[in-house]
Amino acid sequence: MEKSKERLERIVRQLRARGYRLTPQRMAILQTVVRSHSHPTAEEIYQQVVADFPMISPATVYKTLNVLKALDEVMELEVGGCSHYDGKVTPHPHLICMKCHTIIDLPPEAMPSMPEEALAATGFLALWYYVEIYGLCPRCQKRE
Amino acid sequence: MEKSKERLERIVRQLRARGYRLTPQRMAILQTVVRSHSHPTAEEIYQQVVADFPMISPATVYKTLNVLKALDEVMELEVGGCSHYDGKVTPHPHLICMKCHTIIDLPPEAMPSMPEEALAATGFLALWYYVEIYGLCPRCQKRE
DNA sequence: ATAAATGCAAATGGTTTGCGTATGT
DNA sequence: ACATACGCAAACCATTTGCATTTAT
Repeated sequence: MEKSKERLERIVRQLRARGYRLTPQRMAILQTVVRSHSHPTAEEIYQQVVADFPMISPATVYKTLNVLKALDEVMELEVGGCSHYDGKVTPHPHLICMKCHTIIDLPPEAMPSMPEEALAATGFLALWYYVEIYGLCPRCQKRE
Repeated sequence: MEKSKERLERIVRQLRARGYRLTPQRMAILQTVVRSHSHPTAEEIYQQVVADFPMISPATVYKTLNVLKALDEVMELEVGGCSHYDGKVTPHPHLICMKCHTIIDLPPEAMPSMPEEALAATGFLALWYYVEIYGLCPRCQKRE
């Protein structure tokens, strides 16, 4: 697996290559997304960044996340009416708890293969592949 | 495949069994969702229903869709920031065009099997399984 | 008869946008 | 120097909610 330092450097290179500027705000957001393992929402990312960067605004977080999405450097997951961001960009299945909305990653090896034949028959060009399993996380099963 | 008349009767039985009332508005919405093959949004369902039922309100459409969701009689798909509804409830893969937002169904047989081993290791209880393939539909590929 | 559903309009809440100012290159 | 990014506040827009009225049972 790519180390988070390398991920960061790759993203920074991407930004530079496409003419985006490297502001302190962007660096702070980048680091938060890449280091997090908890699929934070924009709001949660903002809260984390604002702690040691008090003048940042939510709008900047949203704008930066949209840039990262456009560069395919973060994956967006719409869960429970709001977007969560995953810094890991290699396709892997997600387990989503219907009660507490926790998102758990399965490893990329657990990704089922695409239904190639059925897909080919449609003429559709596949670019991204999402596998999402909804249910109850272990903690919420106990609390039933 | 279950015929749409049977689907409707099943949903009606479900509603009755759980003490929901059968209003004309609900019947109209039910029929629209069950008969549609185009994964309409709430707004689109409203437009279709309002045509021959002018006094219906959007709020009623939203409320009814939430009832149907709770009964697991429709499937909700969040695409492009708003919910689309699928009357076909047997799990099947979706092809979602990133350009025109069209949703295409693959048949249930094309559904890849769940990653059971990896799943078992987590203790997560799987209840729903979504497979979504993002890319470009044939029409939008030509328009590039 | 009565609890539930409707329709309206207002509220919600995540996200986007416009714009004047600040800043990376 | 100059285009890009920032921060703020207002705008957006799908969806939800409160409430007075209607209606299925």
